[in-house]
Amino acid sequence: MRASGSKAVTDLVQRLRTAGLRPTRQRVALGRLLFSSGDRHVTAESLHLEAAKAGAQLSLATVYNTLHQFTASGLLRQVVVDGAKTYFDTNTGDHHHFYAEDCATLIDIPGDAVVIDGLPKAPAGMEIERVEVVVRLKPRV
Amino acid sequence: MRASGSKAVTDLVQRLRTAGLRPTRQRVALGRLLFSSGDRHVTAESLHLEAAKAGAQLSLATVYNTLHQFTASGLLRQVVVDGAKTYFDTNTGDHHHFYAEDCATLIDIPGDAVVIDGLPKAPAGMEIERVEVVVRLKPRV
DNA sequence: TTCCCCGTTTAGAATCGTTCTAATATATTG
DNA sequence: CAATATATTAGAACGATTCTAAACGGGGAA
Repeated sequence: MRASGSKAVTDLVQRLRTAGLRPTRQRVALGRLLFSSGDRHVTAESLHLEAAKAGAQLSLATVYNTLHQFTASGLLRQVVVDGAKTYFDTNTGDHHHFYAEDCATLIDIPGDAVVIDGLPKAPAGMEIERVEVVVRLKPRV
Repeated sequence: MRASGSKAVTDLVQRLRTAGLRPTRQRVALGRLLFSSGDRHVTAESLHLEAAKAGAQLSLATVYNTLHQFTASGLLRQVVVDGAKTYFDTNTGDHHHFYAEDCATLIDIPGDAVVIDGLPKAPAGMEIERVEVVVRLKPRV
């Protein structure tokens, strides 16, 4: 096993290529952080910090670029729960979120668990792109 | 009927007093714009512009202050659908939203129409504050 | 009415997350 | 290896929002 080329990495490189993205050092580093453990929620800032701690040195601009490119390629999804920061979710499947404002934490809710009934149909000329449920949490008193 | 004191205005002044807010010229002006027609969705910017057009001159900082005070007093609710701007909704009851990203428009969905089933219970130590559904719309092709 | 106190407003500066710019570096192709 | 297109970068720019400190004004007391 070569030090620089585990199966996970070659898979990731393949995913990037398939998405039309050159597997640069920076994109591979971020991809490893994002995709090698289970589902994750990150912000540009948090990922940048994490990358720095892991020894990768890349600019914050690159983190932003990469997160957007990954999102455009369907590798990530953007989650809007807070006006101040943008979250990115490695789980791109159908699901929803708990959001604990007081600790700025997102928790996935599997999509197949939740049934939503009685939604009106979209206004004329529009169609539904996605239905997002955010369950806001507060500390129990 | 006095020129400066319709019933709507005295009601508004009363609402502000009850909320512990002095009925200043600026708060009354914004309150009239917000509460005299039906349910509304505004941003600080849009309300500031509207106030200016209506002849009230107040600073953008005051609009921000007032929106936050009204929200803290339960006269308004904040709606998070877009990372860039914060929306405020005069409908503080239980309801949800359509959001048309391409024209930055919010449309209310009555709360009693929608039934959500199968939500997991809140994580330990947390409780559910509110369940928000956002239905994202795109123009039909 | 007049005075005073304290909450409110204000202009402008500051802050924060994010995006842009234009110069440099790097991946890929031939 | 050279050529070319794409990616990265530091730092400036940006837009929404918040902060600051000084001026203002509501409303109770005298």
